[in-house]
Amino acid sequence: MKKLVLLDGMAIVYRAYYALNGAGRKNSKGMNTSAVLGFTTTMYDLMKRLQPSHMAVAFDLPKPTFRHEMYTEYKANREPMPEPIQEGLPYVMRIIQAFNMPILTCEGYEADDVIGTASAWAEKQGFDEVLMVTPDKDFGQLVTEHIHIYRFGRMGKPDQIMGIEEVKEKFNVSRCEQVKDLLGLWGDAIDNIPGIPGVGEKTAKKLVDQFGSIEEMVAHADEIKNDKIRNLVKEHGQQAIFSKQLATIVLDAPVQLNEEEMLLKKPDYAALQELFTELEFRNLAKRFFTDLSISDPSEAQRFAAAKPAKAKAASKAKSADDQPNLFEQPTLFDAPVVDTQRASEIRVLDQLPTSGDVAIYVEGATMVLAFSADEVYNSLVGSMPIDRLRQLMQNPNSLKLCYDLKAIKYILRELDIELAGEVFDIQLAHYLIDAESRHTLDSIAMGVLGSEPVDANESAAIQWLLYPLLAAKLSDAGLNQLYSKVELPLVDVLISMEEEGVRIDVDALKDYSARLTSEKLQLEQDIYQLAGTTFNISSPRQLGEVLYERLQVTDKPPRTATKQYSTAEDVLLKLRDKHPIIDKILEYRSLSKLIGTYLDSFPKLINPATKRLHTVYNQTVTATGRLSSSNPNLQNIPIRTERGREIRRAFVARNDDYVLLAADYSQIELRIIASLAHDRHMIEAFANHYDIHAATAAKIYKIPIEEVSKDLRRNAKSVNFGIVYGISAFGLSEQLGISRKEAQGLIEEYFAQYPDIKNYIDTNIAFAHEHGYAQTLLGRRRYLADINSRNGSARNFAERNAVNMPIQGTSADMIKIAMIKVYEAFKANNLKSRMILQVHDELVIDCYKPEEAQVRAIVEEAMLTALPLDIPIEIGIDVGSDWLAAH
DNA sequence: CAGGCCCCCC
DNA sequence: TTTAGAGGGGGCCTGA
Repeated sequence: MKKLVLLDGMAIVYRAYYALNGAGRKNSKGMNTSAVLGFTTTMYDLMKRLQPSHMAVAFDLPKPTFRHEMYTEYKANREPMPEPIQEGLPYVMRIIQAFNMPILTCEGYEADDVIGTASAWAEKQGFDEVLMVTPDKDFGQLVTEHIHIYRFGRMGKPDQIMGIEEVKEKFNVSRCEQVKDLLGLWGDAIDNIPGIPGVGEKTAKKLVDQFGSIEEMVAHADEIKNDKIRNLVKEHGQQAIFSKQLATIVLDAPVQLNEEEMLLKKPDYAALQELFTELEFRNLAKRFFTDLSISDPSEAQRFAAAKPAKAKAASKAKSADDQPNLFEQPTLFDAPVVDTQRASEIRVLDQLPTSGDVAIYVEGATMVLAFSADEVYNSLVGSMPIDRLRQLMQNPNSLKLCYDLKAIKYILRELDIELAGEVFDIQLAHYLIDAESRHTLDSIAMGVLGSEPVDANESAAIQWLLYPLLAAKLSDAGLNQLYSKVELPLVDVLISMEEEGVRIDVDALKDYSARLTSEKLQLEQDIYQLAGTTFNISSPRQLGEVLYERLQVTDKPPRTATKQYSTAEDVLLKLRDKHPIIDKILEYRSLSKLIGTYLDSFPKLINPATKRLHTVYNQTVTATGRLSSSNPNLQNIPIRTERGREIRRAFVARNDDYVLLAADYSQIELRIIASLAHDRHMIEAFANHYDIHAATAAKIYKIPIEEVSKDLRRNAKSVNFGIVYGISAFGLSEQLGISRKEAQGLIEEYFAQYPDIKNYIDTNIAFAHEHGYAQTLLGRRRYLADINSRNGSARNFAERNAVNMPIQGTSADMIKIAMIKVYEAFKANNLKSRMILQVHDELVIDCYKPEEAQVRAIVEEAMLTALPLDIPIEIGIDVGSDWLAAH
């Protein structure tokens, strides 16, 4: 088996450098070794994972290539190579040489062409597999029918090998050459190089199907029927050909290729040892020299060739380790499967049992009741025998299984039926077991049982198969309390809040909308004037073209992850002084957001029957245990800017007999950290009611708290926030507009002053490494699949989650408990007041004025005693006729 | 109608 | 020759 792996050397060096440089890695001589370390590790991992028989690394030469002129026209302003990469390159070369691997270059050609040539050559030499390793997604560079592209995973996604079959499927083409035609047409072939503007994926596909290639298309452009497309092709056809040429890799570059040289040989151990020592790659050296299968690749080759089955099984087990396997029996074959024939047997409804454990499922207007995996009753909701159904549902001694309890309760409520007895909600249970996975019934069934229900009958019936497995898992994971004491009772609370809704002063909204809209129109005109053209300001793409092409506000257009021009706020803020249009655009954006998201949308969403605005609280969306709100989202009503804040004036109390009462936790997440970390200093600061950010600043900067300036307090506040989020020097530096080095200094001083916090963070990360998940005070879990990943950035991401989730999640647990307490107390005391909103650390109550004192006492008690922390909790309570006044 | 981008909140 | 780099959400717009 001959398997050739071709690496694009510079691409990997760059990727490695950017992936690792967050750590700001330096050796004792002050050399930034990120690029070399990342490259070496990548090469080592690839050899281990791909087990190639032959390998080579391609590099560009500094001399201009035949594409050079074409590039410079579009990419005139490339950034210079970062210094650490420049410094590291000689070491990269020495590492490759120490591996006895050929370095392929070709004067006048780029690394891609060398790889293309090598892969075409390898096919003729009878190689069984050729893999091109690339960090990006340039499918256009596929050169033959046989090459495979090895793509590095990003942000937690696994690496993948993409063969021509996947590419053909993705682009829906029969020959891989056509991919280049498509890319040439829609202009993605090489970043920045346009194709034919206005020709999208579908049009391009049609044209290529019709003509076979771009060249044919341009030659016969007159045959295109659609006027618009024909003119576009006539106008920009040459550009498309040009674009395709750029995307086309040379297959016959004059490069020296030698199979014998590419054969993996024993590395020069002495040279490697020396390099590792010099660069201070201690861990890598340890891994490398203790791992015989890789340090002696020829041995590894023999092993792989002799025992392919074993090697395959081993690698499979490894990848299964990476994903938490939450269920023991999710195999497609031995899981019980619903018997469709029997399950869909529909019993006569007047025989509907009036007692017994039952699974409830509602789809559209159809209600299905399953008394076991194969006894199903099915009817339109309206045709259900209501009395029998009521008797069944209200039986306190039977178990009710359901999927999405809140929805079921809404439906039963319409029928004036209460639900009694033990309730098990498949969706809620699954959310607690694995918050981040999908919680549709289909995907739960697929994950747990390995098969999906095909219709509503099976959806009801399958709950009987899911229930024992989910219940056992819930119990094993110690989640029973959280389920039965928090999530389940919360359902009624959310229903009540959703049903109550909130009163909106529609006239106020409309007036405000009219005012802002006229401001917006004026801005629109100003912007067109400044731009010298009209365009859709709300379209990031059009806006990007105006800013970066037409006005050229910067010579280095910022790009998004998908290589579009970025027009994000922080980006534009940095360009403010370049052109007066920028401020206008920011202003326009802000008005547009207020008008579109809030002012004009709320009146449309007001329920005509209740005349109130009803949000939907979702209990199974967030990874940390928080609620989310949608249709509309009432958890993101503006407050920070004066203009935005005005919107809160339109959230008003029920009538003159009511006020809005808002109660919010003060600094709850920091208090939770302080408590969970048992940090003496922070606990003391809270106990003494210090301004916590000022106190932090005083400690970091070692000055008396009275001398803390606004700036220093702001810095400390950002660090405190950073701690909650899982801090990084880069994030902090961006936040504060300081250098990464200064940010690093702040963080270090913080940890020096708060060693218990540092210790708490480390403990959380260590816990996640050991168990594969993070957990809150109450045991709510978040699985972190990448926590032990070899991919550094994915691992870092997981580690930050390991820090953040217990904090954010504990806070979420806490307010959920408080909500239940408030709800129960209101009910027990028969109050008219109602809880109507929750915004993560705040509860809003539509408070009947005569009950205000009682409500205050209830809310205070509920919020303060929800969870026992060894730190004083503080809340702020305010009342007002509207939400703004209640702050 | 999905995905990209952006911007509100905590 | 790269576009990430502090957590959790939702909504709007585009382009097909």
